[in-house]
Amino acid sequence: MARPRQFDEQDVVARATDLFWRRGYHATSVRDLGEELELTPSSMYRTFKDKHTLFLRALDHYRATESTQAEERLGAGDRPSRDALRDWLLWLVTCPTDDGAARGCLVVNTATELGTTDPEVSRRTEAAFEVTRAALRSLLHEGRDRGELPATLDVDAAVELLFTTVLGLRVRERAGHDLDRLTTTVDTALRALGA
Amino acid sequence: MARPRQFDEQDVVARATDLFWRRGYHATSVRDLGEELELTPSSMYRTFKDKHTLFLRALDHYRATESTQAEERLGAGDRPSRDALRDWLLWLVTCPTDDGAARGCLVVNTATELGTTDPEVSRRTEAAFEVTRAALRSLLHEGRDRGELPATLDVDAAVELLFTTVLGLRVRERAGHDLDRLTTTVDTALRALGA
DNA sequence: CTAGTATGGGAACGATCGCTCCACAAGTTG
DNA sequence: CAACTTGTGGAGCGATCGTTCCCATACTAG
Repeated sequence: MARPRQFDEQDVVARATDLFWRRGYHATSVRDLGEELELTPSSMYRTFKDKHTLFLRALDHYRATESTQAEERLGAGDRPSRDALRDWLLWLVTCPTDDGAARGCLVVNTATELGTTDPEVSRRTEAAFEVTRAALRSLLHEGRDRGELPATLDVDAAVELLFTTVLGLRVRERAGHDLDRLTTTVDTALRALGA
Repeated sequence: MARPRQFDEQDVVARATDLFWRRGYHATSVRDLGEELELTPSSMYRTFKDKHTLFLRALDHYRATESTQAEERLGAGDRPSRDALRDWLLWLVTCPTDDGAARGCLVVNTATELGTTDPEVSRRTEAAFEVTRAALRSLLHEGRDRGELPATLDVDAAVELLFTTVLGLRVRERAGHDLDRLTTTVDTALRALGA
């Protein structure tokens, strides 16, 4: 209808996500965002309303990319479920360190930074958490049904422990803990699953 | 030598700790601190140099009180080590919710908010983490030596898993997850310890 | 009581915060 | 081409940021 945009909205959201991921919500200013996204304030505010809304978009983008990718990696497989789980856990702890900076998981960082103070944020972090748990649950069920995991395994309980371990791993990765110890943790968690 | 202070430094640090704990570093302004601590800027800056240094004091205070209390609770006991561990884990997840607000653990919140960007902060969070691990390690050794835990238990590996689980529990508590599920997690973690 | 010294109160500094506004640019529509 | 619509650039809004400075205050030492 009129003048076309000079930027790709998805790309801009992706870069905003990256910045929020590395620095957190409060430590990221709109000017930082403007520079990183090569966007003037007017374009940014016209497109995204305000910083808070852009942050929600970033959370949604993260869920749609990183989280979804994680779920796919976990689900994909005719491999033994234990191997799939191990690869997935190690990937969680290894992958995000592509630029050398330890940034953990945006959802975990956000949940701890903002706590329960922001309902719109909380809804999104909880939704992301629930997706992870569901993926773990289905993998464990599958593994148990295929006889790769003990028939006596209490899946729901195991999911809680695994999920909690994942959060802990994310924190440790953000804190820069070395990979060897995180790998030990992963293997110990897996051993705890089997009899 | 001169005019005496109208405030107790320890008390002020304690209240600053509380505020940083609830809101995080970046979201807590000097003016917020001034109100909460009933301290004018001049007194605050004269006493603590600047916001960052006050925050380091808060971290140290947290380690000297909350963390130390936690370590004592874990160590204290002629009770079976498994019971001691269970009580401790549940206390970690229950206690901090005294004013209704879920605030998690200051060390975990700080580690995820600031990552590895601030060396002075990182040193303190890592030290706090290491104290927790050491306490867990000695408890597990004791339990194994007393025959309450399997003689085959790989203590170091178990410490990694338990420690990671603790971090995950702290995140979940901050995120407002309900106590029942956290309790399930604790019990599952303990079951994973024994054979 | 006087001199000396550290503190408390609070105005205000420059910088930055999130955000708005408006003139101009760049397209579409007739 | 003119009329219209939407996007861009950037100055700049009021508020707040972390911090400093000055002065009256309240204490100790002699």
